[in-house]
Amino acid sequence: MADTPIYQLVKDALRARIESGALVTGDMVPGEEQLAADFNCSRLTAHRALRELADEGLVVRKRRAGTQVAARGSGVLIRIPSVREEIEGRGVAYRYELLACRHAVPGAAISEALSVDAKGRHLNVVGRHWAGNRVFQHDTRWINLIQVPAALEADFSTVSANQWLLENVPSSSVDHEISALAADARAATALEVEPGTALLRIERVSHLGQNAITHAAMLHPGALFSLKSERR
Amino acid sequence: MADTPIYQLVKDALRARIESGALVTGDMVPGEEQLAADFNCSRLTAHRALRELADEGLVVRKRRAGTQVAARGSGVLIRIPSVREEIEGRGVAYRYELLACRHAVPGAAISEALSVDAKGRHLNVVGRHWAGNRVFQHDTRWINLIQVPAALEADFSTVSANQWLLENVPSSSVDHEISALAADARAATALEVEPGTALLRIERVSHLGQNAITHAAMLHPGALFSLKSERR
DNA sequence: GGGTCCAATTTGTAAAGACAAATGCCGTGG
DNA sequence: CCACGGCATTTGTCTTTACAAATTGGACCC
Repeated sequence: MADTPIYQLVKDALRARIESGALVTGDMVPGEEQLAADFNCSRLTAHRALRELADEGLVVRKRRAGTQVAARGSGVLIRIPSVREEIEGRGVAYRYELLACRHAVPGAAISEALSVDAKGRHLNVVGRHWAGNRVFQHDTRWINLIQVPAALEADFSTVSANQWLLENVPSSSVDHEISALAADARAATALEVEPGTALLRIERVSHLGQNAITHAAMLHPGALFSLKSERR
Repeated sequence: MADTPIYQLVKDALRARIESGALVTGDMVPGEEQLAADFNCSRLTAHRALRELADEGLVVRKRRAGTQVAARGSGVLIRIPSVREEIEGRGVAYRYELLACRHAVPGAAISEALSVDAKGRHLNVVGRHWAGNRVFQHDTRWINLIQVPAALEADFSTVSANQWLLENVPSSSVDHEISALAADARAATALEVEPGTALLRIERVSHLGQNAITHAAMLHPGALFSLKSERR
C-alpha cells in the first residue's frame, strides 16, 4: 500500500469523486496540469490516470475542451464464463460427453450464419457438459473444415470442441447472441428436461479475418445461468 | 493513416501476428528493447503497446520472464444495450409506459438481493417498454429511499426509472444475472404473450459503496434479445 | 548432486522536455 | 450584429533518462 503507483492514486481519487456523486455527469474534471500540481507529480502521470479512466468509459476527453464525467451506462459489460470454470466454481463435478462427431451439411440457418455457400466440408460436433448428474449445457457445433482442416485430426472425445478450438485455432472476432426459448421434444431429450422448459440459448460465431470459422449453439436448461458484470 | 500513433502500429502488428496464428498461445513476444529497435521507437512506446495488449488480455507479462501470448477466451465480454437504443436501432417506435409507482415493502427474495433488513422505505416502480405495438420489456424496480430520497420527487411517467437513476444517482458497482424462465399467468398478462412462453430475465442490483441502491427485474418476451460481443 | 544465493535481464513507474493536433474563445473586420 | 480567423489552452504522442521491483538462471558452495 505504501507502494501504490502514483497514477493509480490519482485514478482512485477521481473515481471516488465520481462514484460518490461529488462529480456528476457533465462536470469538468481537473486538467492534467492541475492534477499534476495537486498530486505533486508530472503531467505524464496525471495524463495516464485520465487516459485510463477514459478507456474505462468514466470520463470523456476532448482537446481544448478538457475532461468531463461521462454519461453513464448506455450499456454494461458482462462476462460469459467458460462452462468448465462455471461448474467447478460451484463445487460440482464436471464431465464432458461427446454425442456425435461427423461430416455433415449444415442447415440453411447455420449456413447463413456462417456465410458460406459451399455446402459440405463441415464437421458437426455435438456434446454435453454435465454438472454432477444434470446436463448443464448442450453444444452443437459446426466447424468449417476449409478454414480449420486440423480439426479432422482432433479427438473430441477427450477434449471439448470449444476447448480444442480455443487452444488451437486463432480468431480475430467473435459474435454472440443470447435468447430464451421453450424446449421442443428434441431439445428436452437432449437436456433431459420436460418439454416446454425454458432454455437459455447462446449462439457464437467466430471469424478469422473475413471467414467464419465455427458456429456454436449452446443450450442451458432453464434455471440459472449467472453472468456477473465486469468490474474494472 | 500517415498519422497513426507509433504505439498503435506496434499493437496492430503484434495483434495481427497473434490473430493470424503466427504467434500461438505460450509463444514469446519480442521484449520492449527488441520492439523499440524493430520499430525504431523508444522503449516507452513499445512498453505502452505491450501494456495495452496485456490490458486487453491478449498477452501476459512477467518481469524477467518476458511477454507471452495469453491463453485465450476463458471468458468473453458482452454488451447489454440500453432498451431505448436497442429498439430505436431496429427502426421501431419506442414508448415507455408507467404502470405503477408506489411505496411498498419488497418480498423476501428482493429484500435479500438488496440485503436490507429495514422493511418498507422502498419505492416500487413498474413499467413497460414498447417496441411498436409489442411489449419489449417489463421492468419491476425497487428503489431504496433511504439511499435515494430524491426519487420521491421524480416523475416516472415521463422518464423511465432506469434512465432517471442513470442520470441522477451515482453507483459504484452493478451486478447482473441473466436467466430464462417460462411465463406464468401474471407475466403473460404483463407482457401480452401466451402463458408458458419462454422469457429472458435480467436482474440488476446497483450499489453505492456498501449499500444497495436499486433492484431491477427486467423481462423480455421470448424471442430475440441480441447481445453483441465487445470489440476492442 | 543438490541446494542456496547473487546478479543480470526484463518489466513497471516516473520525470522533464518537446512538439503536434484540435478546438473553444475572443477580437477584429465587414 | 454576425462571420471569420488567429491565438491560447488542453489533450495526445514521443524521446531520453533514471531507478525500482521481480524473477529466472547460473554460479558457487556444501
